[in-house]
Amino acid sequence: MSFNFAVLLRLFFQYWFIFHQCPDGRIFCSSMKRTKIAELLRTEPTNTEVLVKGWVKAFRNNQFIALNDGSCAANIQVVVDAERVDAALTDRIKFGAAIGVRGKLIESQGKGQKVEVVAEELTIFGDCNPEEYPLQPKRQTLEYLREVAHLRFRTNTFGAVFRVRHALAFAIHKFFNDRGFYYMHTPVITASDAEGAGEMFHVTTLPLENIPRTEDGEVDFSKDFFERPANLTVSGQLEAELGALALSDVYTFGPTFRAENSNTTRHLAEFWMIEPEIAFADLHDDMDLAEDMLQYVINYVLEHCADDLQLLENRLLEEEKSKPQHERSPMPLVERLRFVVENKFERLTYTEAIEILKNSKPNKKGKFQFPIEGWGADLQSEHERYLVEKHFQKPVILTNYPAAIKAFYMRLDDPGENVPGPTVSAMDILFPGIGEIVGGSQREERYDVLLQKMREMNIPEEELYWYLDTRKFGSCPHAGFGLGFERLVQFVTGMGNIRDVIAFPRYPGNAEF
RNA sequence: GCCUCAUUAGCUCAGUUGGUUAGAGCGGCGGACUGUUAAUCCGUAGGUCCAAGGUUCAAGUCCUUGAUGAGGCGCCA
Repeated sequence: MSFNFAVLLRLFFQYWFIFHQCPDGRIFCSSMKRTKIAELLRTEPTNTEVLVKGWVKAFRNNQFIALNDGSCAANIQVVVDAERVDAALTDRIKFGAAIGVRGKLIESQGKGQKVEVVAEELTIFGDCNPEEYPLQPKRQTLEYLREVAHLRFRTNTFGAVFRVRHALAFAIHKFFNDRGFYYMHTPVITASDAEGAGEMFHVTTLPLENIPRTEDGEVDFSKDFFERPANLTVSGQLEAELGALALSDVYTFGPTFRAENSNTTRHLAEFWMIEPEIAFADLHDDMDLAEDMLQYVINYVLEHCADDLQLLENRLLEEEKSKPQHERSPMPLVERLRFVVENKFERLTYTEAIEILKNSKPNKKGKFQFPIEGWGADLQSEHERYLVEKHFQKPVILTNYPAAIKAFYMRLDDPGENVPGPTVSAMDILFPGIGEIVGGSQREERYDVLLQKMREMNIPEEELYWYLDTRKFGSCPHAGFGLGFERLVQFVTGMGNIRDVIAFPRYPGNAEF
């Protein structure tokens, strides 16, 4: 009895699937499993029946559809037999339309592709009116596409950028996981205003049109949601340190917010940052980790995103054709990435860098906007660019900066010979075109030294009692760094503007989508 | 926040010293086309020259202010 019921039920569902009608009224074989185009292009053409779904990239000669589903950069060619398909249907095969095709996967009869799908059944899921559609089958500028960021995923360039972005994110998790790191989620909302990494966005539920005040006219934060001032995080580092001092090796990978009025090609108000923190480690362990990680993830993308990188390399070459020779990249994209993976980064101290810059041609000829006068000043981006792009022509790690220009938590160095002033165990990794991609340091683990430093730099010690506690109880040498994820994506994709490597960029005056 | 440059058709751009009716390519639309590859061929429509003031007989073009965008600098990742 129960057996018969099961058979009936199965028959019913089989029937229902086979004759289930699509929105346009055509009967569609929806019980068949859809195959992604990336997989189809790897398949040997065995005359098997397949179901493919995607968006129309081109419809040539009333016969050939270039179809893309985002699974890879390449399109698959669908061949339509006009005699077998209703003209009312082929009229709706427009650039951008979402369609499904059931047919046989065969060896391509034409040149230019290995396989193609001969359409036996065709369904329009979503029409796309070319008179209104903001995208066109032609080159459009990145600035224009930024205005239609909700649709730009559909272009070849942005498809490649976001596939590479995913691969990089995945590779980062894999790298750390394989090395025994724990992924730690640090708070996005923070009550401490003491991290000193720039202007913060306030988080409040107080009514802006009628802010409660104390008797002295100050904002009465006791009436606010957290009963104290709160902000969006500018860094998860301090909290990551707390985790590292028990779990040994941790990393964060989350959104970060800076309310700086920065208008450049490498700053965002909302960006993603990776911050590893390692216990029982010094600055050299920190540098080794950062260099290994960068080389690992770039290599991962070279291995897994070859087609997308080639597409991005061609895009860059095309873009640079209109630029004067000296503004063009010295190497094509893929070659540049291989170079970074295969060569050790150049490591030198701030003091050594100052000597090189002081004796450099542009400094002697007065070409620097900010001439190098001596030890102690922060390096400007023109100086960093000279070191990376002219002098060494490879990624550079600068270490042991003057204590006065770096954050309070960085470990104070022992006085060195031929070093004019106190330095800290800090390191910055500089990349061509991008500038600073990593900033890190060995952390000050000595309670007394840290406390004195906080007092000198006016860091409120009461607010950071929890940070100081780690130095009071079982403190140990430890280190870490912050990697700007979008800057990494910029470097790997060759995109010039950081606003083009994040789906919906936030920057001064812009929070669209 | 500071400096420089830009804004002309759906998109990318040209437009001379201020001078009659502002042009091109691509895209769109209509047509042709069963082995195309940014398909091709024929035809066709499409403009508040960013906005507001000003100079001038006359402004897309010159001046002022503003808006938006881009690049550089600062802050940083």
